[in-house]
Amino acid sequence: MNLKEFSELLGLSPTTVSRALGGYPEVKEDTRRRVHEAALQHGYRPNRRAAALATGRAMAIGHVIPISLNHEMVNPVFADFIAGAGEIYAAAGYDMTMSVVPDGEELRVHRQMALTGSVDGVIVHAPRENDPRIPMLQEFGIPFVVHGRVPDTELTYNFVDVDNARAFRRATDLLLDLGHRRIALVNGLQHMDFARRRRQGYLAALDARGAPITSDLQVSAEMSERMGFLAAQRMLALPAPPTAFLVSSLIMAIGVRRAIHDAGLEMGRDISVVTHDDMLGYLANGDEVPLFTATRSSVRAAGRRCAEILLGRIPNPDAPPDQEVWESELVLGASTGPAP
Amino acid sequence: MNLKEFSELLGLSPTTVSRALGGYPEVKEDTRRRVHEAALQHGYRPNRRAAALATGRAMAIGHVIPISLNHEMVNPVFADFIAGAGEIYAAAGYDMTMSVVPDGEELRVHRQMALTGSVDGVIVHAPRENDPRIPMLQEFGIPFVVHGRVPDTELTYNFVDVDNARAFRRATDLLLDLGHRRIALVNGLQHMDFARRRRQGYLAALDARGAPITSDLQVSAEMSERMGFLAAQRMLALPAPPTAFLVSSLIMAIGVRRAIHDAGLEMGRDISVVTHDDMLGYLANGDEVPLFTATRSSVRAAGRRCAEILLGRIPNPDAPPDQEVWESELVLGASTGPAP
DNA sequence: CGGCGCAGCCAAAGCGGTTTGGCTGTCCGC
DNA sequence: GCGGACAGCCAAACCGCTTTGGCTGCGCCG
Repeated sequence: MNLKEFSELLGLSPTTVSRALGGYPEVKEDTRRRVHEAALQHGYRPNRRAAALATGRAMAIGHVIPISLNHEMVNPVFADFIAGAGEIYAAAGYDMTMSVVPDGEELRVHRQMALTGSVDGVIVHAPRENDPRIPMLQEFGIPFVVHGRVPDTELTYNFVDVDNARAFRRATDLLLDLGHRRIALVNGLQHMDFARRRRQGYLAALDARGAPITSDLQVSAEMSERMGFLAAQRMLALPAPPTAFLVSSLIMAIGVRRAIHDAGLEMGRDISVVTHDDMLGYLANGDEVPLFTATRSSVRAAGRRCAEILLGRIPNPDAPPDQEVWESELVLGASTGPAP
Repeated sequence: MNLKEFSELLGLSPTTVSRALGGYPEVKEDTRRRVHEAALQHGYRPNRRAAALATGRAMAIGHVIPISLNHEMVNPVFADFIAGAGEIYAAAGYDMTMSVVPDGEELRVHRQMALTGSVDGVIVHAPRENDPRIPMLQEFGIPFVVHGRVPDTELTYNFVDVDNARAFRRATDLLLDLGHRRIALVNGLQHMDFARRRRQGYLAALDARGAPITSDLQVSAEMSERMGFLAAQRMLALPAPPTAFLVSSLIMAIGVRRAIHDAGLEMGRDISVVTHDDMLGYLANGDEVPLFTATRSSVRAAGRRCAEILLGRIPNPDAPPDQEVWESELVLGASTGPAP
């Protein structure tokens, strides 16, 4: 059933029906009600594609989520981010179009989204050093929000980011305060901006206290349980093993915990662990007492906020950029204690 | 830049340009090359919305992913399923439109997708008992594929499912063979079809061997680490604690493992664990030797297959239904041993 | 040499909405 | 009694593409 048929059914013109449904004031309240009822009864809904074409707005937001080539893995934080953003889109009547693309092909897909007008805006996930997507999107003039930041570029775009450097500096300071000196960093892949910043915070804290900095105690890897396990296992076998781990994600931290157990040690007594916690739904960090001492920031809330900002930009794209750097909480859990 | 402008630029008619780009044979090879080059150079790409309207095909597939009301959690298997499906869509030039909706609102969203013609087909996630989505989609005549099945309905639709009953029956048999009698089931929510079937398999195996069946040893909960932990913790404190756990997801199993450790027991020696493993990218089940003995089936492969089937139905929707029930592997890991 | 077939291009009619710019009729004020 | 304002409806022009159904001109055959 299309608008023409439906309006004939009602004995009205397409114009009036469209306006009645669209909530415009030019139709009598009586007529509007009649139209609404008939729409419900006959199951008429305006065709989205046609409406998109006519209005020039697609009522859709694009997400391009990268999937790592090596291990074919998609970062589990996306699910929660998407859930957050999805809430906002649903409330505003927007769709979310998603592409899952291999690392490195994001540029092409973003370009296509911009060029074909299939979306009104995009979210940039997982920004990297010198990320080419940002200048490209700016050139195309399509609204976008970055989840994270890019180093060494002019910050003329919208973004929501956690203060990763500060979070990991504070976490490192905590471990130093507890007397730890050999503190290991189990980080995400180094070309990711968040990993770089976390490492900066870690190094800055060690440096400020004159604690030793070794490459032995720094690992960058994909954020899987397995990589956390392997990294910790290797480090625990060193002649001078670390007494504390600083880990970039809860899922890696679970791997680290496993390595600690396997080595016959006890987490929180023999070895301390601080992790970043994205507050994923299916991976709560304990109950009242957090399992892990953690720097904590909800990735789902970030998803919500990115979506809000993006939708806000669509009507007026030339407003000054919205930029938010979130402080993460540092919560004390059962995984840290004084250095042995 | 639109088709009209672009074709004027080339001194050709819109028709010819459209055909050249579309790969139709009515244009000279020479002209086609010229058009392609110009398109690349001027960054022209046909507007997807307009193309969708003209062809009647949206070139998009809808996914509606439910998010549990209680704990606001989105099942982590979706990320991997989506990644698999996304591969197929990308190769076929399809988009994926996703809605994240609270439990129970899926019906409304599916209806809207069907009615507004914003997608050419949909994937039904997480089917439940008497799921109203299936008859509704059938009535609307929009192609769809169910990831899973629904009990007690005529199986006249397309689906890809794991043989959950058989997988858990085999797993239970394994534990019984090892001498275990008090075997606990830590399952997903009971209204989910897969959870129901797994329970059936578990009960059938116990029943066949005359092993005791107690409600004390059966839990249905959301599949988070926390719920796995709490369930196992509670059961281990029973007067007659289980000697083995059968768990519905690796993430829950990690919680179970934690509870076992906390109780001062060792997994694989004091307590056995068998889990279902969806083979999520970031949660590999160990290396050469699996960490957990597991029934194993790749949810990502299921995503790929569902997408393939769905795309195949779009050209001929009236073909007999594609139905696949996958056998899952039973892999032996370090988490099982003879009953103490 | 006339006619037919075909390669190669084009004009125009959709697809299903939204929106601009009327048009009618009623009501009110002077 | 007349003019203007306004409520309420409608016709028609888009939006940007695809696709049907020509049209032209050339080559080939009888």
